[in-house]
Amino acid sequence: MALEEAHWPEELFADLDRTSPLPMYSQVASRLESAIRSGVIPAGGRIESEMAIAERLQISRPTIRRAIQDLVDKGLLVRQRGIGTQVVQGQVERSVELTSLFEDLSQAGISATTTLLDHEVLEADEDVAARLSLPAGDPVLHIRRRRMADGVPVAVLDNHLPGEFADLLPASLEGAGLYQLLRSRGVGIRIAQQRIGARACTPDEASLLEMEPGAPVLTMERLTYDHTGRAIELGRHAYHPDRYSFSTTLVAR
Amino acid sequence: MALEEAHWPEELFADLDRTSPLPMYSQVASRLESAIRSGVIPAGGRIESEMAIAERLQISRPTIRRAIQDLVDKGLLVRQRGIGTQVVQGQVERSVELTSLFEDLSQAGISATTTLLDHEVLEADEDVAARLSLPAGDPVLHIRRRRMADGVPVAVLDNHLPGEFADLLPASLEGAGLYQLLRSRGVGIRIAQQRIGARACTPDEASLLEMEPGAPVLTMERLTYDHTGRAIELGRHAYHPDRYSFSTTLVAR
DNA sequence: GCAGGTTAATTGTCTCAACATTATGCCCAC
DNA sequence: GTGGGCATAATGTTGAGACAATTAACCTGC
Repeated sequence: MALEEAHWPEELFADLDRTSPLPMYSQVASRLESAIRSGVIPAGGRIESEMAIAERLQISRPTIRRAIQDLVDKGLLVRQRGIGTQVVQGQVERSVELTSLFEDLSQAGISATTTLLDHEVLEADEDVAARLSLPAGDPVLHIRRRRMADGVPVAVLDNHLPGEFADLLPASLEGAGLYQLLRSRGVGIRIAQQRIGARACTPDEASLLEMEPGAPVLTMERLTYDHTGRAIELGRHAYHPDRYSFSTTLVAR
Repeated sequence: MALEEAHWPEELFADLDRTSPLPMYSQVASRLESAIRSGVIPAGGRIESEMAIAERLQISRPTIRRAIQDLVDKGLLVRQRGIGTQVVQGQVERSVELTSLFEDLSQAGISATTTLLDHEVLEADEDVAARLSLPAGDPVLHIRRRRMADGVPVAVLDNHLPGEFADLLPASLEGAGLYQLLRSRGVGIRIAQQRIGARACTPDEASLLEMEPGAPVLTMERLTYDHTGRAIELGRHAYHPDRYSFSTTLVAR
């Protein structure tokens, strides 16, 4: 075998739990990811074959394949028919997932705080209505916030939500991330379509983000759908580009 | 059933071909996607159950599930245990896939042309070497290009590739996209890690992109891996933000 | 009219199995 | 020494099946 054979430590899969509510494929994927990120399974190396892992764990091959596929989707592994599965060279960053900025920052151990600048119920104009798949004139909640990270302004967030969310309280919006609040009322956040661009900041944004007027901001327009396929949020965000960027991993289909 | 029952035209799956080299799950996914994008399967509507589609097509349920999963991954469908599978409301854009800008533009029917500004073989500095997982000092090909779309400058592209690609000819690089050239020599492009940001353009970029000095550019740094997991390209791109943005779809895991 | 239990529909997970395709390495004949 | 054929290893595709979990609708008793 041209590449280094895997010698995996006994404890790599020691705590797999068939009685866990967490599916087995997810547990296996998680263990493999940890081993890759920690270097236990070296970058550039080949991992054991699907059959070998299935035999080692006494788990079916389709379940192992499902675990490996998750890591392929994350850009950590590549597979080749007839050869095997390899770990990508170098260190792979974690991609942006479907979370709010608040969650991103909290997960990165950064203290995130929010100032609510605007909170009003409006009649949706035609553009907002079209984006949210609502009739024009329907009520929507419009909020505008500034997000700080460790005391430094990072983003200005402008969001429209359908009228059913009009009862989101200002205090709630300052104390938690928007997606947390939505989840806590039973909304399953499933899909977000994003368009990422750049432009010069407005005078208002310059002031809020402590930038020179006309300086570049990174922008992101996002339309989010829930578990029933309904549009639940239209967001237009402006980020200070020295303090925020988007990481993504693309995997060829 | 609360939502509209599917009444699918006979011809939706008329030309599925069991003898095709294209896998059946891919054919089914493709037909469903076309039907969704054309409105034959309406936005917001529910699709037939997995079992119903499997019976209709005399194809196994795992194969149908694989097809549906592809559309879920594209952000077109959402599934709910106990309820069924729904089409997302509104029109879903196609996400950026793992292609070069040249391919993006060509696929959008835009005439893309390239001017090669720099083409040199260098010894990799420590940063480039680290990113490409090469020893410092190893030869790398450095190219810099300006990409025009329909006669208008869109991007300045700065790329480093490992020394084995040093024989890529200037004429080739102007006549075709980088990824086309790589594929034509057997490189399977599989994964790209991207970091998207913004900054002020440099004087040189201002000139090349016909912008005011200091105006915002959209930036993208990309590290691309091939089918063996090796790093094959480090790209640093600057885009005119009025002429280019990134669309992505995030799907909750 | 409402609440609780039951049933049905549907997706989610896992198992087992077979065959296809690709890639590589080995062996043998020339 | 080289080329072609064959075998092996590994992933890719498809099928069949069983059971679990979730959700909604329906029915019954109060």
